[in-house]
Amino acid sequence: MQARAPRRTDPHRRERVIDACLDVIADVGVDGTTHRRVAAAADVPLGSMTYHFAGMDELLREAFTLFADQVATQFARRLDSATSEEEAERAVVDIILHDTFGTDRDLVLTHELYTLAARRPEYRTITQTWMARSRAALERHFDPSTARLLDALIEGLTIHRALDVTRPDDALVVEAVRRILRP
Amino acid sequence: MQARAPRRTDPHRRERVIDACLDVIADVGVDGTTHRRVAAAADVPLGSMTYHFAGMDELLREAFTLFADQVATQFARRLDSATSEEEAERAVVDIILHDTFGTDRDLVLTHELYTLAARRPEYRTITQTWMARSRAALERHFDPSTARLLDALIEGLTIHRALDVTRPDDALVVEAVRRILRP
DNA sequence: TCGTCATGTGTACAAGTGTACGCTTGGGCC
DNA sequence: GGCCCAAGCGTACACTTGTACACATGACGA
Repeated sequence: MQARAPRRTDPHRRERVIDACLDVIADVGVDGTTHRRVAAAADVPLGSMTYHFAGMDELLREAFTLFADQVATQFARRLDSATSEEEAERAVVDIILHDTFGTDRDLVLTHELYTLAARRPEYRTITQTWMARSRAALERHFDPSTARLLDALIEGLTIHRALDVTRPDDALVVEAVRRILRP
Repeated sequence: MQARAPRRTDPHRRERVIDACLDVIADVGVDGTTHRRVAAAADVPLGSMTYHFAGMDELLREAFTLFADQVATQFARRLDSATSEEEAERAVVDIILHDTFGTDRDLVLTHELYTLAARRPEYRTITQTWMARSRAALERHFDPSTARLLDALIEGLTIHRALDVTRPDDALVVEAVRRILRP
């Protein structure tokens, strides 16, 4: 059995593979992510993997870069739409409660990225860029220290929400943000 | 049914394997952790792996349970030694800056555990127990809401410290704890 | 029309995996 | 002393993995 008729240059093929890669990571984790699984998810032959990407690392890097970019963009958009400090405060509460990590998928992907970055410094440029963008968005409304602390609080509450059974209730989140903002 | 004295081998063999397993996880991550590598690290034959543990999952579960227990115990001990609210506040700052996640090893292991728990609910009993113990230790000094928020803050700042280049400086941490404690 | 060649694909392969299973071993009992 | 039998081990096996590479294909210039 020899090669089937190749589809001539499909410019979206790379992106399709990257999207599929994120799906696979969310589903089975970075460690379960193999060329074969991604190829199947993207409906692309196995050979395409090594053709389009130098190796697994290149694929992971591009996938996580895309993911971080999407989340950071959504985060910034949500905050930038606020026109007063009260609205910004409400936006932060909303983000913790609903927005940024709205889906399990995003939460899992975030943890996978964090774990990778914790063990392998070469992935930290991705998390650093992400965090810098989040903080910059916050600093359009709050002073740098406050922005920093809000960012940490968002991170911490998000993780608790993911790994604990008892979710922080709405009132507690409102209270937390209030304490940070009005010392 | 009778309890027999261990025959030829070191009675602490299981524990040695579990310790070695944590070392391997810290070194190469959960996904790189194999029976063979753990066996080599523990200086134990490969066959021992399947003899002492039903499978990789059982080994991971026991290893992470041990790890979480150690960290939580250290955390609680640090807080319990405080005899006043001021001391407790200082302890929290110290914990963020130095203690709990003092080593890269602990940080990496924590992320590995979080990632596992995020994707596989059966590991969440470990993180839940850990968090419940941390919170209980905090509640010996602070009211429940404050304890909860401090816990989230510790989590968030710790992660930022791990994944960002710009570490929160000491003054910012002091400020953060102060804001949570004195709304 | 036909040859050329970049693009894209199928497949083979060596390395490495978890686990089952039969064999060795040596302490306790007669 | 000599036997017994479970604790513990070495090994084989079926499988999955990433990657290299030979080769089919069709667009395009001559």
